[in-house]
Amino acid sequence: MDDFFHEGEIVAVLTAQPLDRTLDYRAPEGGAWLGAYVEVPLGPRRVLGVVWGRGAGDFDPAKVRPVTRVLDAAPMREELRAFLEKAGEYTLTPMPAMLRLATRAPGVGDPPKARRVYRRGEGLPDRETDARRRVLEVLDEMGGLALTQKELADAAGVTASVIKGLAKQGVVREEDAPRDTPYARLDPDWGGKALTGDQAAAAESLRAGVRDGTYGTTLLKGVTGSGKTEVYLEAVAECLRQGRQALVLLPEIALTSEFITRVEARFGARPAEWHHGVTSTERRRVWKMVATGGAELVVGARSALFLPFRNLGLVVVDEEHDTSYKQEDGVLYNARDMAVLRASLNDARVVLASATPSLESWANAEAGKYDRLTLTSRFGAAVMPEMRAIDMRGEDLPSNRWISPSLARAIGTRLEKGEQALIFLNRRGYAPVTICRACGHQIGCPQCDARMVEHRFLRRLMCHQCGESAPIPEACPSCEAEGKLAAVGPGVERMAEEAREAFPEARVAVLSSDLYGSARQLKAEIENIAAGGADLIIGTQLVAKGHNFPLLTLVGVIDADLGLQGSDLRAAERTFQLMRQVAGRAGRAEKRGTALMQTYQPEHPVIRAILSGDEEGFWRAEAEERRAAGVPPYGRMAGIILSHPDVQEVFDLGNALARNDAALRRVGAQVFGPAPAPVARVRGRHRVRLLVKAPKGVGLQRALAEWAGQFRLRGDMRMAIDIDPQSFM
DNA sequence: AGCACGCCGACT
DNA sequence: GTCGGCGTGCTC
Repeated sequence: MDDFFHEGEIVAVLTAQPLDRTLDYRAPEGGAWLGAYVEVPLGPRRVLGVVWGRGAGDFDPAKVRPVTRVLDAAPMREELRAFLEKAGEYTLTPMPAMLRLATRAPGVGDPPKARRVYRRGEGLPDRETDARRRVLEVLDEMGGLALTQKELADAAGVTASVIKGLAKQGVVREEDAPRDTPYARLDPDWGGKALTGDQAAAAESLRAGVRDGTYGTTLLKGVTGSGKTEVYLEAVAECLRQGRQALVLLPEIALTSEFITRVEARFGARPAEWHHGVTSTERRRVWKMVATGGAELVVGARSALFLPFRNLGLVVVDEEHDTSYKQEDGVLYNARDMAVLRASLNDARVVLASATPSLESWANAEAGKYDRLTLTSRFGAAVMPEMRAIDMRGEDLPSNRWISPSLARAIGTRLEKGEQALIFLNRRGYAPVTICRACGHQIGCPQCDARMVEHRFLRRLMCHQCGESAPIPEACPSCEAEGKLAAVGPGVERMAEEAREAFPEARVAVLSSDLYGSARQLKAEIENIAAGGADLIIGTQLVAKGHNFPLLTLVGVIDADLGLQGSDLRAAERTFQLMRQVAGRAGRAEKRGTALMQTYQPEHPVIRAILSGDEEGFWRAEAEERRAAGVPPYGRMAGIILSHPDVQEVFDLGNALARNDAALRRVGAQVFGPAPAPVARVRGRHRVRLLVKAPKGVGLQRALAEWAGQFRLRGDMRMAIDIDPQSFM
């Protein structure tokens, strides 16, 4: 038995402090298991750690301090420790940062205790006041869920006395709830829907994989409305029958509540939920219940991958192509790849679901590494929309207008018939550029180098990179000419203005993430629109993310060329996915939909592939280009971002790194740069980027570590290494 | 990450 | 003389 340490034995403890190695401690009274969560003294502080193995014993034995206490939590299993180490090795992330990902629940070691909670009771208060109404509104929105006094008071913006008053009358019920209780059991046979032919076949194939009890990844491809969710929920059901846990990752918090409703309909109870929007008490409960088996299914964001599952049997990555699976700050990992890694260490299955898979997953399926299941038929009589390009070179359009006459006619026809139309533009705000007509000056962000975007709705200029905002100035900040500032280019708010002018009778709704204060408000607006609360919808990327609008029969894409420009290698892929997703909005119900794309380059291969619906053709052509260029998935890439308040300092270090590249050349890798990073300045820090390109199959991480380790980072210099960067700009 | 140590510039 | 700036190094 190598995994128990008796009192006084020297153990290695990994802490979440950035120490880059474990520290030796003495096992406490009662001993400690390998993987035990412990509290250890570190200098004057006490910190959380995990027993990582036998101590190295190379530290002065007189100075070795004992573990303060072993926390009341199941020890971290071998599988999770291995996952953290491998994921850390792959992403070149120090172990403490990896451990932090796995301990992101507050009070992990605290003993369970009861808490007082409040929920909606009977009747109405004797006197209606604003404060009382808000309390009841909050409770009604929670749908029967209980809140603590503080949560309720904060959410309603009232003091505790208002709640106490309502409790006295019984309008609000006060009860003691035990902490960290198991989640309700899910019944795999509760509400299964009848599946169509290819859905049933795909579901059976996934079920067989789960029953097999070995690792395997399946790419589940299906157009919007083809029933992907129903199919992979059958895999979840089989996983539950096997007594194992399942995890469903979603790219957006906004999608979770709709998804949870579907889970409830399928399994008769709500699953555990994990994302930044979940209260800390609930996160603690999820963390503990996942570890003890009191949670069978977790629905959540990418960080749920680091939960201490007791017996993980299935991971579903929904909308696997979504770029938000790639974490872009802190620990840089891609949740899709990490899901595959964790599953492989657990003899678990992975389902990657998407209507428009990433090229990486497509290539893995082509290479036979992943199984592939394709769903073709749609529900009911609906068919794929008719897709056409509007050649903007032939349209008569004033320079400050964006809806072409052809598109306007098509919209008009739909509106007359009482159907919904959607105008898609992937630019938030009113106008992307504010320019001075007197001197040509463009208003930039004072904090970083991005341009300020006008938000007329808020009457402010905002920076979409760093969030800086300022009132719209009267005079040009450069030449001081007054009244000469002009909004240039289209944003959704401006599209809404143009649409209201063109269709004064139509009810126009704007769907943009920054117009709503909370995910709940946004969800309410989406539901309202889906139910017919608007005739004409103006939307950003948000609409491409899986929301369902049954009355919608026309999608107009304002600028289908947007994503095709620039030096971003993934631009073509993203444009393709986006167009297919947006087009998938049109005509989900019985009526055949139409998607119209305004483009100045209708002969571009990407536009043509989208219009012809030849997906395989698109992927093959795109794969060929990537193979020829030696870039992912046919080569390896890494980005290195250096940042410092002083421009000269960053470029000096960048140049020094570029010159001293022997470690990289040894493995056949090349360095490009340094160049200003895509966002060249963030909150007063100048950022410089180097790119490393390497052949597939070489020890890139080891070479990168050796290369980057040559220089000690002095002062305020920071370096981040991004393996498999999303954008190579 | 914190926190102490320590080595140089302007003060009561 | 000494207060305090933050660069450097340590934490078992």
